[in-house]
Amino acid sequence: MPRPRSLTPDRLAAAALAVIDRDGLPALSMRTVAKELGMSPMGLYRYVADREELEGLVVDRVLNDVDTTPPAADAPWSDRIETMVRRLRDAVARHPEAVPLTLAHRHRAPGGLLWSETVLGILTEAGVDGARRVVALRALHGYVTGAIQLEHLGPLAGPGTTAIAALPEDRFPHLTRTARAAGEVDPDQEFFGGLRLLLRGLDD
Amino acid sequence: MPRPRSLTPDRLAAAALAVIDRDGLPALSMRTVAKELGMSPMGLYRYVADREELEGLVVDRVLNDVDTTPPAADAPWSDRIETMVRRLRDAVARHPEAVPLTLAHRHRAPGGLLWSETVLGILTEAGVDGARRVVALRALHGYVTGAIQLEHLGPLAGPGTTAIAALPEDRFPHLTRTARAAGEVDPDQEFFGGLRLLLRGLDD
DNA sequence: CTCGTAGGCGTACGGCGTACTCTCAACAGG
DNA sequence: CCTGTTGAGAGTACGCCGTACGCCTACGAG
Repeated sequence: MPRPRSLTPDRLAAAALAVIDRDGLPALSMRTVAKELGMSPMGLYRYVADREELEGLVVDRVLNDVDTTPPAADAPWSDRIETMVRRLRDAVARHPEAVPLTLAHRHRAPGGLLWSETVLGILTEAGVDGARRVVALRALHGYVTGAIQLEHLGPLAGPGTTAIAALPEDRFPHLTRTARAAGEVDPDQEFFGGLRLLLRGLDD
Repeated sequence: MPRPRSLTPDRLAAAALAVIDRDGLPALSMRTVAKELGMSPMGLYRYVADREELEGLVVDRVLNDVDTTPPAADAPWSDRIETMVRRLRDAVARHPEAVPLTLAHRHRAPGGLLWSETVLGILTEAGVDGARRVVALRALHGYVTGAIQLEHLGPLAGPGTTAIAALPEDRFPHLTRTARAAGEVDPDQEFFGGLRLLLRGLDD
């Protein structure tokens, strides 16, 4: 009966994400998002309880971009899991500045649950179940979470490598050598190479 | 020649860590650390350039607690790597509130480099080198980083699980079933089970 | 004893999240 | 068409935060 709402949670999330993508994560604040929407800072509290909830909406929006339809069932199960992982990684990479948020709120975003559901379906078809399935899902989650984070925080193959290569060679003989070799490995090889290790371990 | 310094960086880090352990990460601020040390807030800036650097000191202190001497060489290489991972996990777990910091600053802490050096030594003895060694180190790093984070953010086996088990069963058939099975898996099994998958994949 | 130097303190500023109060737009009932 | 109600939205204010800046003072070299 009174004045209708002028915003959807999704528009709110979109505005916050726009701020993050444009000005970086530190620029995200209730005030900047309000400005982005042309409203007063306090107006946001009509839609979210606090900043934490706003962040949750942002993460949800990022993860909802992940295609969670099961990949074609004729491919080997490990390829299908790789496809799922690639979709997640690509979606996250579309908003690199939001990476820390994505990981911190991952467990509360429905989009993340859908992804897990699909992955579990593939694992089940591969004959993994019971405690092994629990461990497998967690391992995948852990690897993907950590590896994506590492990529966006400073890849081993990348500028951080040159810093490492400059370390005293006598105290870090392996590390300096490995850092030099890392220059030849591109991020995709690194990421999916590691994933393949995990999948191979799963395939007894 | 003038007045000597009254603080070491390590004492500073210890004070910050004390605040974190006692009152939680959100309580960490330049002001609370200064109070912990009985000095004025601005006094800290004699020792660190900014808050970021203080956080770096804290992480360094946490990671310096990790024993990085190579484990007895007569054990299988995968057991030796497991030992290294366990040491790191234990050290981080000693300061659970600092986990988000630890991961954010991991790449700048000398302690972390020593750990990598030892792990690389083990990998080398196992016959892993070149690009494979790069991928292996990164995969381990990724898994350990992600899995520790997941543990401290809300384990699949744990209270988050009951929330997942309450999801609509028709939309998340595998997830709800797996969540129920997760209750039987303790965190150590989960963590090291996943690590074993990775190590098995490495052992061609 | 003197003096230059650097340690530490206090003040102050701009920005943050958010509690609280007030105004007024938009519809339902007459 | 008018009017009363109700919630959307604005404004103000408070107590935090990180930190720039300037002052005072304890110290050790000469």
